[in-house]
Parts: sequence; structure tokens; C-alpha cells
Amino acid sequence: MLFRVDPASGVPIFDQLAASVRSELARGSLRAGDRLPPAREVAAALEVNIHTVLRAYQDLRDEGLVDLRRGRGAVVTDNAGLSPELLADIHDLVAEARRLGVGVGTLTALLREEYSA
Amino acid sequence: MLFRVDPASGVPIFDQLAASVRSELARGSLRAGDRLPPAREVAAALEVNIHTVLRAYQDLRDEGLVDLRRGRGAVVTDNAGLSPELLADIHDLVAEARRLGVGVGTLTALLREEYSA
DNA sequence: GACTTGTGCTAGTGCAATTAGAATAATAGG
DNA sequence: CCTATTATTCTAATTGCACTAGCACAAGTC
Repeated sequence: MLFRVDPASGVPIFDQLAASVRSELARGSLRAGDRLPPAREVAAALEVNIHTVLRAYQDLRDEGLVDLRRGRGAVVTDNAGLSPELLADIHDLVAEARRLGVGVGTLTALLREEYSA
Repeated sequence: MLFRVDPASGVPIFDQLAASVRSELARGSLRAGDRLPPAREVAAALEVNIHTVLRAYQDLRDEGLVDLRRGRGAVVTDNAGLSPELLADIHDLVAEARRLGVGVGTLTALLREEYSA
């Protein structure tokens, strides 16, 4: 279980934490039934406040990716799996965007708009 | 030239403005050589501060999408065109993500990670 | 030369992220 | 049952960013 966090990136820490977990879920290194490390541990390891970690966990819960229960912690739910095809599509899309010189900002903006359409 | 902005969306206004321009560029309704409306006009029309609009314009300049010069305004550069294939890929990707119940947060997180890899 | 338009500066306001500490409730495990 | 674990909830303070506001200035256009 690896959490990559850059406090100076502008992206909120809790968002980065949630994103880390999402990608681990996507690539299958985290599976249904697995437990995330306790928020206290993560907070200590990253030298971050526990509330920041819990915020990330709660966001993941709101998305239905994990189950949060006191005493037990955060457990990955059943519907958290991602299809390999989706990952492949993402890989291809990014590759083409790179080839065209399209920045990540432009790409996510277009994606976000397509999503809300 | 249409700017869609929702001050209550949580997304920074300048980001929304830049995203609007990006999508117009992407779909071809803005082409190389076209001028964006003066920042003062946009600010007045949207009842937003001029600095907010200029921030968006400057972000677009930093991405190389427009040229900013005093007296002339913001002009779309040559390398601002996007391929229709990329748009189609984005459309397909979002469609599949929707079908799988993958949220926009998860999707952008994966994309961002793939991009920095 | 007059006008247009972006640049740069200072300053203030409001909100969200982060930190901090504490009390509480639910669950796990011996 | 008892204890340790862990999330939940609350208040509060700090910090940084987005946004607003107004002004002077520079570099273009026409």
C-alpha cells in the first residue's frame, strides 16, 4: 500500500490520497475485502493530520468504493473493481494526447465536460 | 463565443473559463487566428472581475493555445487545433466509464496518473 | 495621437484545506 | 466481559487561494 502525496502540488492532500487508492483499486493491487491501513497510521507515516486522511476515506466511501466502520477500518467493497479495457482505453487516450501535444489540463477539461454532458 | 460559468460549482471560475475556450478550440468553433473577446468585455458580461478572466487567458497562454498581446488581445495560435479522433476517443472513454459506474473523480485520477507516468 | 487591451501592483474579503485536541460510539479480539 | 482499536463528531485556529476592487502603466492598434 503506497501513498504518494505532494503537499506543494496545489491539489488537496485528501484528493491525492483518494486518487492513490482509486488507482490501486483500478490496477487490482487492492481487491474487494482488502483493508486500507488505519487513518492514524497513514497520517503518522505521511506526517499529515488524521482528519485529512479520514476525509479521503470518507470521499471514497461516498463513491461506494470502500466501507467504513469503526473498529474495523476501511474495507474495499465488491463494486470497486475496474475493467482492464477501461485502463487500456485510458492508456491509449493519453498516448494519443501526448503525441498531439495536448496537455493534461486540456485533456481533463474536455473529459470533465464530456462527463457532465 | 460562449462562456458557461457556474460560480457555485466549486471549480474555480478561471478554470471554467479556460475550459470553455479549450472545448471551443477542440470542436473547431475557434480556429487559429481568431480573437477571443477582450477580457474587459467578458468580465462585464459575466459579472466577474477582469483579473479572473485574465487569469484564464494567461493559463491558456501558458499552454500555448493563445497569444496575448496588449492592444490586440488574445489570439488563437496555430498549434491549438485538436484532432476529431481525440474527441471521439474521449467520448467513448466517458461512455464506457459511465456504463461501469466509474465516477469522474476516479477517471480523472487514473488519467492524471497515466499522464505523469 | 487617440483608443484599445493586456500587465502589474496593492489591498481586502471569503472560503476551503489543514491542523489540533478532545470526547464519543461502534467493532474486534482475547 | 473487557480492553484496545478505529471511525465519528465537534469546536477552533491557522493558512493559502480565489475573487474582487481600483489604479497606473505599457504596448500595441487604427
